[in-house]
Amino acid sequence: MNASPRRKELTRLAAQLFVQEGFDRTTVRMLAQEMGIKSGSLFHHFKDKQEILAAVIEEGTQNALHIARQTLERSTPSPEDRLRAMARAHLETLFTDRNAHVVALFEWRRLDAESRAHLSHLRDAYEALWVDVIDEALEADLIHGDRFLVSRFVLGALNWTVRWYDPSGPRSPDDLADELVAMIMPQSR
Amino acid sequence: MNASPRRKELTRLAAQLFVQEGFDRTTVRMLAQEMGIKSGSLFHHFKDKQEILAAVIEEGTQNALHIARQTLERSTPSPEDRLRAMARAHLETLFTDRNAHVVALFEWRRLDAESRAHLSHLRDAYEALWVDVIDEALEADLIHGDRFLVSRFVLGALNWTVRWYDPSGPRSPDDLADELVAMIMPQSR
DNA sequence: GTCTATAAAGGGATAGAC
DNA sequence: GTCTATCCCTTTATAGAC
Repeated sequence: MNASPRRKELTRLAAQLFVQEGFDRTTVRMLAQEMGIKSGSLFHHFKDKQEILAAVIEEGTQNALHIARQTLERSTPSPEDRLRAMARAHLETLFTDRNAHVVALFEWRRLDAESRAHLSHLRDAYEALWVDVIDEALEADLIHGDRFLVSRFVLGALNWTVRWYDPSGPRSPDDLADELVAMIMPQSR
Repeated sequence: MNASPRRKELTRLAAQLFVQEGFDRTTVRMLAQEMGIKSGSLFHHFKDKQEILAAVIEEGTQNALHIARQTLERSTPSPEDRLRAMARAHLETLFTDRNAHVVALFEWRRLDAESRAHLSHLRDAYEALWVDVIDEALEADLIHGDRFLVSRFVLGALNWTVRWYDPSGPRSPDDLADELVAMIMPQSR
């Protein structure tokens, strides 16, 4: 994909608006204003509004995937550490310059069929990393249950933080991640 | 609130469409068609589109609250049983012909400030039931951690099921609830 | 309580000049 | 690459007849 610095910057601004207003309520005029251009000029950079959403979601998922892979490379082999590191990385992509990953999670259904088909591979790759880490914890007998169910419950708990967690409050995202891991892995206390 | 049987039925139909399409993409024409009337007639029943959303969300939250209270009344005093029962009840309101609760969770931010202020008390009452049940489990030493964090993680995991769980699949909502409880309460296996 | 007709506003997108 | 101007369509909501 074309990822000129300019386009990346525009995508970043779009992500911010999509989080604030939601995709459907964000107009091309609002996007253009945020980018400091007129609405007509926007279509020089993107074919249509859908393409902006796809660009944001691709960016958000690539970023989450990249950070997760880096995290796993750098982690110790301890399944407990790896799980904690993945949870921290997930919240980091949600709350530290958060916007694109949030859009990827909460505006997924607004994608047209074509983009969804293309991007679902990326999302699957991200989820696969999680299932691997959960698997390691299962094999080490640190947790119990179905690998897919556990993965989805954990990701659900993490994703839902977007609805209630205030990152400017007293608790850090890392604290949050650690508390979640402790919840499903009580012997780690 | 005016809750004639007719209005309740229209609200139910609206909830279904809001789940399928999202509030923003559901037009008054779609709503009217689903209700078997013309779009102009819709405004005899509701002041505007916002009021339809507020009605759906009120219905959904009242329903969840009602079922949760009933569940707790009928439950044994065992903290483990009560937690499991609450999780089952939550998924029941999400997946058993009860679109309104899904709308309440996922379209909350589309409410105008006035409705949000009014309805947030209802939502708080529902969450308070959860915090109580979590508290009982904490006191019984069945789980550990911060009462609010644990409540929100559990609710997040449950709410997120809407994104991936297929109720027509082999697993029942009750199975799901039990698996989640087992995840945070391993000694219950 | 429902209809038809339509007002008023705002939406995405395009054309062509610069 | 950006502008102005504008097309064309859909949206929510209203008015008044039945």
